[in-house]
Amino acid sequence: MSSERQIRCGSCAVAKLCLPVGLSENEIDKMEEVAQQKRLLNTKDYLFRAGDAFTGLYAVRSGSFKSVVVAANGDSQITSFTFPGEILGLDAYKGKAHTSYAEALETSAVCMLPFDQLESLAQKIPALQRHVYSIFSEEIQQENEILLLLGKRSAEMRLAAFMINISSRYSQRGYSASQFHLSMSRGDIANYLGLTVETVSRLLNRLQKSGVIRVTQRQVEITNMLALSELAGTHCSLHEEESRA
Amino acid sequence: MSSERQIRCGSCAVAKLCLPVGLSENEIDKMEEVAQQKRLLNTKDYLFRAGDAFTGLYAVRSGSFKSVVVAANGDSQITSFTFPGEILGLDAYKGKAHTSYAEALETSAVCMLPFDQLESLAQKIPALQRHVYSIFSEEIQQENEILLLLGKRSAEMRLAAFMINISSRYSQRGYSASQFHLSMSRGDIANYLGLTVETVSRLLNRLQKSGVIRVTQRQVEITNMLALSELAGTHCSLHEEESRA
DNA sequence: GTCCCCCTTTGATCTAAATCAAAAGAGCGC
DNA sequence: GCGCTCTTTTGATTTAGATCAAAGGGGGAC
Repeated sequence: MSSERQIRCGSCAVAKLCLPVGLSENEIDKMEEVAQQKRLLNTKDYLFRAGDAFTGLYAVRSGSFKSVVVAANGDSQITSFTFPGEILGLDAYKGKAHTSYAEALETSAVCMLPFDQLESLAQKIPALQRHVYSIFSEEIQQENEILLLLGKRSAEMRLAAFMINISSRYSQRGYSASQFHLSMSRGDIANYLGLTVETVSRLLNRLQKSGVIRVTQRQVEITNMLALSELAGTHCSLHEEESRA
Repeated sequence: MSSERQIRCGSCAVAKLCLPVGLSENEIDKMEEVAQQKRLLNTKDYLFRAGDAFTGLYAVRSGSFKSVVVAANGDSQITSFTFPGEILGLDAYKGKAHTSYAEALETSAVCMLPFDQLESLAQKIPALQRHVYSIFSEEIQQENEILLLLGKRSAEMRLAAFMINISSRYSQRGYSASQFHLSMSRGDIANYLGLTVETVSRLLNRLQKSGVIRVTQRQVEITNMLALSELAGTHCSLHEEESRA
């Protein structure tokens, strides 16, 4: 949990994902002041816990996180995984307290964005304002997708969709879309997808046997992307616009 | 789809839910200019469809809506129901196109809030700005709750939680928490909760037999709120803080 | 009023995924 | 290196809820 303030937004590898495009030098400088405070976390460290006061958003610089909501009776649901360049903590604005906790899945670094500062800066820079809206809106879109997954899809479709989702997020950041390392456990994947560990393990095995992926530990290789997206129901082979139930 | 512009925000029954508190007379006037355009819809009318250009948000004045995302293969998932005083269309900001469609469940009226106007007004009125953030944030919180429901709860728990959710939203608006009319069909409830119509019907019957609710058509009476919230797992009778899996 | 369509209920059967159980790896501290 | 613990896999069994099937309503159109 040491802090450092060396890295500058202008030279940050993930700035293109977490900063709006088209800011002037001057505006980036101001943003840097807001994002001054950094934080380093080890595996299993909490970035924040449910009930913590909301102070601002967090931009992930490296590593990854899981966000988890906990029910009154104790059972918990992972609502999202967050990778470098993505933003964390959006749920807490309303109510001024976090309703979920965020835990590092590996050694990770974040930039803290105090919301009052971000807010007043955004008030002056419309492009930044719009970017903040985009971040919120994207989060909602993503949750809508998972809702569809949990509500309507079989275990296999969920897992296939999950793999494709992770893959595309890695490739967005310039990494290989077909080979990557999962930072979350089978248990985390199962929880996120509304399944059990056993089902995830079996399904991973099945996908491997059918030649779609290759899994060694948490290392994944997608060997047949088309087949995988067909399994996920993402690849629209037939147009069925008329079915609107 | 006729439009009217008589009703003023200052005298609107749901203003306290959709407008930030503490706006000055002058500021309310300006907000009224933004919310000038009204729209009336009949049952099954679309407020917007997936793919429609994003033009702004909609504040529901009366009636209710369902928001639905449609997968590539045609199956669809209701992601939310929206009641008077609540805001619709938040998913579309990023990408500038709606990713879901919104359909009126009954005769309904909305205020259209053109986003460019809302945006520039919010740029001038910090309280409004914060309100917009709140709306986004609340939407994320709500989706997190449904995620928990779909990922971890039994059919009975889901239905109980749904009833309580609807009940509390009605009571927020000053209506009875124990007696209300459902504007959505059993099919809609089933879809929303990731169940089938048959299961919803059977469960409704079971809850009635056990004396928790009384259902006649779409008219619902909650006769034992405590029992219902216990079924939903909302009522925390035991503290089980330690179970963190 | 009558017809028709959709919504809802009820019953029988099936199945995907959960649960229960236990072995086999991996990673970490010492 | 060794032991311990947590993660992952594999197998057998169970079950909640889906699916299939069919019979009642209700409410709007005419």
